[in-house]
Amino acid sequence: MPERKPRKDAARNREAVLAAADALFARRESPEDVTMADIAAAAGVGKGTLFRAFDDRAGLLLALYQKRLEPVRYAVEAGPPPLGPATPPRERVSALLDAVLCFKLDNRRLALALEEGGSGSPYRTEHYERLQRLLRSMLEQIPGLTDGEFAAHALLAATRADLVELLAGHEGVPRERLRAQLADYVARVVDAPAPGEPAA
Amino acid sequence: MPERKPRKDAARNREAVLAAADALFARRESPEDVTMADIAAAAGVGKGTLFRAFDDRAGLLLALYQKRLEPVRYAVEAGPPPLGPATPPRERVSALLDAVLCFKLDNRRLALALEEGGSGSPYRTEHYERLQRLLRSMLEQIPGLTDGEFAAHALLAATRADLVELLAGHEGVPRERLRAQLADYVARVVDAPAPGEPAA
DNA sequence: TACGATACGGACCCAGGGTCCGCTTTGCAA
DNA sequence: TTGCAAAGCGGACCCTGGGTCCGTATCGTA
Repeated sequence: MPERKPRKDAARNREAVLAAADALFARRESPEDVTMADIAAAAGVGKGTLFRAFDDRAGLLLALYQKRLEPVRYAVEAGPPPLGPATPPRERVSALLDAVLCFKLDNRRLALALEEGGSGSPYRTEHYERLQRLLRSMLEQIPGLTDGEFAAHALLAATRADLVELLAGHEGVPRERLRAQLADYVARVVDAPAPGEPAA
Repeated sequence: MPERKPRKDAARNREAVLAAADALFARRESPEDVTMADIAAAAGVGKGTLFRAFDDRAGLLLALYQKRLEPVRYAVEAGPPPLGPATPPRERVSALLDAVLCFKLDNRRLALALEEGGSGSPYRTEHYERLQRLLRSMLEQIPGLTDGEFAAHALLAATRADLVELLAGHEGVPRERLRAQLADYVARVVDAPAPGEPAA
């Protein structure tokens, strides 16, 4: 095992930083005015500590995101229907996208911070790739859907953090309405006839 | 008229900056390593000049983008079918999204720079709002499509610059294939039956 | 040609991410 | 218990890059 267990003060500080960052992102308007120094100060820790634990800003954001995501991920990988693996593809696609949307609604600032500030593209990240692959494999089990690869990307794009922020935040669309809109949209994509044979 | 005509050296410099920036964004791998100082140097101009002409980085990016967009915009607002206003809604939706995709393919780095680095959300920009409104109004003329507002956002999200960059750039999907994928996807959304009445 | 208005340019400023290194804490072992 | 590496700490420090300032040069009009 190449991993050695960290010293307990290190572990405690790591948690403190995570908690402080979480609180700050929830409190402040825009993620970009939460500075690394702020987080360090709020956690009662030096900047060095913070960078040693998470490498860089993107690393911290990612760690926070993954921590928040853990329960959802578990529900998807091993939970009961409609999110869990025992669900038929059609319903699971809807449930999955709804879960993603809800997650972003519940973690707006954080998701925003990660998708803008994260090192380069939000697409080159472990959890996006996993999610996209899962969605893709489910789409490909639905008869009549030709290109699961692209469709998975496109559907996920409809839940991008900044779009959610625009609709839920700036335009004040209520949560349930947004969920209904996404559900309708997903239904259109998933239940559509094969392209090349328009309904008309 | 509140606008006074600029001095001719100012106009010349403005063009030089635009050209230099354009070249730099096309040449360099990532937009974030094109610095303002680089642009100024490449244009043979001082930094002050550059900021006087465009206010800030976002302003320069926006000016460049709009300049590139001008012909497309014209084709949409006053050109012949299938992009122009005389086109029936169903075809025009496809044509519009294809045009957006092609534009982003032809201006990858620039679009990327604008969508990431632009002042805050890429959604709070004049041209996005115009585009989204137009798409929305066309979608609402298509029978059976309930929520044009959300669908317009969601469809445009499928052409986000970083997604295009991932697929066309990093994964090497050829241009025509990507266009076909998007066309299929759009067809699914637009030609789908009303939600609540699945095709099965 | 003279002179006000406009523009130039690069030295300068500053915030914020990331590093460094002398000091402290931890925890194993004698 | 105490000794002593190794691991961790923290905040002064560095550097990049966006944005500003102001003395100087240019424009264009009378």
